[in-house]
Amino acid sequence: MSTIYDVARLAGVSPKTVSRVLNADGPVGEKTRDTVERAMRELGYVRSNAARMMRAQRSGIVGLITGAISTKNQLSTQQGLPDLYIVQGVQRALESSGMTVMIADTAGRKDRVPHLIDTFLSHRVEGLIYVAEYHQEVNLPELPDDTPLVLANCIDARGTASVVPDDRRLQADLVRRLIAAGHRRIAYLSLRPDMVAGKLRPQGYRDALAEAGLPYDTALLANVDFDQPETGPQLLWDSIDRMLRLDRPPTVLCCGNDQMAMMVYGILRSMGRKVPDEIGVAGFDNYRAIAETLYPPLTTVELPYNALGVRAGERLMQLISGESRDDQSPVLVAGPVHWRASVTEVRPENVVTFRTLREETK
Amino acid sequence: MSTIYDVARLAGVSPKTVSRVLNADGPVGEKTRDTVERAMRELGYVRSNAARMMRAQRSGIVGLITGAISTKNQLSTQQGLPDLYIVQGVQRALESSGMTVMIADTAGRKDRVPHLIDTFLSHRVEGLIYVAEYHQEVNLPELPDDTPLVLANCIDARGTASVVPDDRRLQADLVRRLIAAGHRRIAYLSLRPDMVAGKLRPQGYRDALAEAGLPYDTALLANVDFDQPETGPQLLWDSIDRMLRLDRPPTVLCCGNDQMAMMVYGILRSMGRKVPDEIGVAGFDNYRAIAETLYPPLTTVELPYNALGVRAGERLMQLISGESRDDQSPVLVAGPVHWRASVTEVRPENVVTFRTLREETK
DNA sequence: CCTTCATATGACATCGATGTCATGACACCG
DNA sequence: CGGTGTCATGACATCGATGTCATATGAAGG
Repeated sequence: MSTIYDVARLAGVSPKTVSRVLNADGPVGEKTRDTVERAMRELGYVRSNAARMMRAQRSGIVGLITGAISTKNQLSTQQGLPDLYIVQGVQRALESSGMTVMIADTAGRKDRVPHLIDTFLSHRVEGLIYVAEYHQEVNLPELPDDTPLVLANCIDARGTASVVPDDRRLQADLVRRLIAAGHRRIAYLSLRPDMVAGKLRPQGYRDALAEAGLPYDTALLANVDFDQPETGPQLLWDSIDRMLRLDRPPTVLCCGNDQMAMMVYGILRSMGRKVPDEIGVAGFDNYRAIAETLYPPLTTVELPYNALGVRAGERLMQLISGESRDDQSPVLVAGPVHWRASVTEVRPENVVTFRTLREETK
Repeated sequence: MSTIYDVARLAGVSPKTVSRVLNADGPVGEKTRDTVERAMRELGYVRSNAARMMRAQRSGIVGLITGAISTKNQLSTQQGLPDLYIVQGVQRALESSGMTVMIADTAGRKDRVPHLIDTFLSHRVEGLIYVAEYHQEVNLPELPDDTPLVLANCIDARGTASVVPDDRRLQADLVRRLIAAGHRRIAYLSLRPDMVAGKLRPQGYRDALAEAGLPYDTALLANVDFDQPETGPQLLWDSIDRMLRLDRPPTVLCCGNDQMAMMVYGILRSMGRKVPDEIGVAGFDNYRAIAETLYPPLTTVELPYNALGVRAGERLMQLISGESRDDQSPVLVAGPVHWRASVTEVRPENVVTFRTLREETK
């Protein structure tokens, strides 16, 4: 591969002049510039980043560590592919800053992280982003250098800069929308509470109920570790069965995520219950392969992982340029509710009618 | 960040000696080695790749171009996420060769590819892999240099080295298995025939029928562009409806992919047909989020994108090391059939019974 | 016409790691 | 004891781009 020396020789100028043409540095005569540019094209010259970066002491590279790529089993997981979309967002945010993103994969083994960090440091990355596959607390090894670090989809105890989803608010927004649609008996089937999302989302559910002055009825609650191969579906079945037998059964089942909602569809069908006429179902994630393809399409709330990545990228650029190193609080990201046919829109007047009916039949 | 000069000064030796310690090059006295190693630890020294690579004229970097990250809409697409798993495989294959993979994203715009290639060349990548999001023919700009290139999940007209899924064989394997389970009337709902997979898979279906001496009945065939928002589901419904009204209706519906199968579940339910007792459903992809969560779980065939990526990585390493530049034919990759509850295992004796029944009721 | 200054260009050093060659200190052999 | 070889180490050049400083050329101003 040719160098500026080759170009200089061919153009009959000094290497420095070629450099000036490349960087629009100092002044270059018009004719000279032409000659040089022609020579570069002829040789198919491409500037060597290594040499450039050695001189400039700036790599223009940002390192990104993730399990996005290798954590997954073949074609899927429980959660959708959050980290993937985060990575996409990061790329988008950084590409506009002229940075090259180097992605490394933990291959599902957290113990490889230090090694990956070393590789990145050897490439003299200007910043690092760690992307977690689901909302969680992590504990990364301290960075030896003062290399800026941003955590995406996770936080740590040291107060490292981070960007995380606003699970609580998202769930509250969805439940608010259900309430606005006239629903008053809303059940909540939550994920394992040992996950951050499994804790925050139920809180959001509760927030929305409280706001609307609705009672918080524990009979409408269930914790379901639904993706356990055997016990999961059974547990889900039992929970739903229990709720439907209630004196005042729920009119909507709010699920911990879209995949759980898909399983709930199957269960309700087996029970002979029609969605949404007899009971509504709502998800969480807007996992489109599921939400849009299910029949009827699923009402859910979107956690914009993409935007989360963009924010993380922007935050890193701030740190690199030395701005606002002070603000320690995590950036929270929320997203829109997608209203689809899996939940009926109950008009307030209808609600009254139902109530009246209920009173009458008593 | 410290350099070997810093380390050398601290250890009281020459930079070259430090280099020797780093690379286990020439002989180094035991005491000297200790001193140097202590100094490196103390300074938190990390070798600069830029300087190293400039001298060595070897970057140790492989470039990977994909739409894996940005092509996707939020959380999903039709096909699952093939390219993602391919990328994972590539990483796995190359990491064992000590290469760093630099991933760049087309952000869904093919016109950005030349720019990305330039960026990679400026990093002096030793090889390039292009990963397509679905099995297709592509036309990349010619690489100026003699940089090795491997196409993954796609081929081009120039005969560039490539690794692609063996769609035809995979579909044949699945249909063979259905036949082995006793099914004789197998319908095929195919994807758009303008996609490579939409052509090869039906061929595989036909291969398997021919092998078993079963008739190729066009009444059991339909092309369905199922993911068209409006017409798609309707078309699918009509096709299934038509087949079920046949004199001798199919006992299994073989779908172009798992997502189509999910939609077929919904349609069959609406038609009041029970899966798998009244009719079986088979998919393609083993898109686990769907195949395992559907009720009943979906019989499908796995296209091991992961392995495909590994093969692509290995192929590239061959090219880089100069081996077997000759073999032009694409590498084909196949995978296992996953037999699940969506198709009944019809014993040969039962088949006879059915036939008899049919004869009797006539 | 000479000074002054902007313009256009080049010589040279530099970034950090490492290949090449040289040198000094021993050890072993005849 | 001199010669030959091995071991341990360092001096120096080099990779390619670019920052610093110097120089040459011509134009404008007095």
